[in-house]
Amino acid sequence: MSVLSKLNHCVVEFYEKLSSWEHDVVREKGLTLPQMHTLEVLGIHKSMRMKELAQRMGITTGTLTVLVDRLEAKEFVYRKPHQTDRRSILVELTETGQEMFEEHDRLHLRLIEELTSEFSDSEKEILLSCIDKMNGAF
Amino acid sequence: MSVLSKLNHCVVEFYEKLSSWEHDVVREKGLTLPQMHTLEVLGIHKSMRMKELAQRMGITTGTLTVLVDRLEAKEFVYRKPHQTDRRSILVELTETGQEMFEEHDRLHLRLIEELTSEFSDSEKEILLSCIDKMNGAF
DNA sequence: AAATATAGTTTGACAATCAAATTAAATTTG
DNA sequence: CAAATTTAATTTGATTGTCAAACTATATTT
Repeated sequence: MSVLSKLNHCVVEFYEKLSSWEHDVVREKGLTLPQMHTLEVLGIHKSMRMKELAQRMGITTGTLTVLVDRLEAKEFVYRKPHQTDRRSILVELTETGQEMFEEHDRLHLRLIEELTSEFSDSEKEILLSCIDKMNGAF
Repeated sequence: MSVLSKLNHCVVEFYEKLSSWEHDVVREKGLTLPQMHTLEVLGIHKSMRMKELAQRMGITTGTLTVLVDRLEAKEFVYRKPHQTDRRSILVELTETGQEMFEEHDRLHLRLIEELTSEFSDSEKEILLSCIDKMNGAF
């Protein structure tokens, strides 16, 4: 079996495990996976238009509308008008949303720390550069 | 910003992009994301008990029951009794399911090939060993 | 100015999801 | 061994996520 085949299946397995972990962590906070995912994207990329956010998350804007409705009801995000394009709407984290994101992000970081605890510094650097390059190539 | 923080966000971004890609690819085959995900897990790990499969996918067995019902209706998987434990049920890919999985897996492999096309052999090896170790540490 | 395109929302239908209740089989315990 | 407990899967009822298609309002193109 080639390195690439193995890599392929390892990636799938990693994705699977990450999903599972995320799922458990998120449930405890009373959020769903897509809701937390939205907070994560907004936390990392700051305010974003509905269209852009939907594309990034791989869902339709119709789906996102109700998702954001619910997050807005829970006061984790808010909509604000776009400066120059009145068709567009910007979504942003509220202060509560930002805190929720940061709390989750710390858990995430701790997970990554644990998973890479046996890695050498150079392994960590190479891993980072590989994933970064893959993100760029998508 | 530390290497680990960057790695953390890179992983989130990679996850996001992979989800998005998967989503688009899967829709074209008339399957949903969770359905294809089920096929993927079964394709890689072969037959599995409901309980085990649910845990691996991070969903409840209740959710999995209906998921498997739908996949069984589409003839991609089938249930068969467990040899020694009559409470348990094994889920397996049918021949059609296996073909669907393999077709999807080839696309997946091609994606990984593209994403790593600029990598040196040693980078690929290190990336593989890192992800493999992370999977083991989960 | 009219036609076309784009951003977001709404609608209707279906799928995914959970927690809790249920059923059936296995395991433990008195 | 028989009763109690645990475990595997399903069912049920309610909520959420999801899409495609229709719709509204604003921008852009012709």
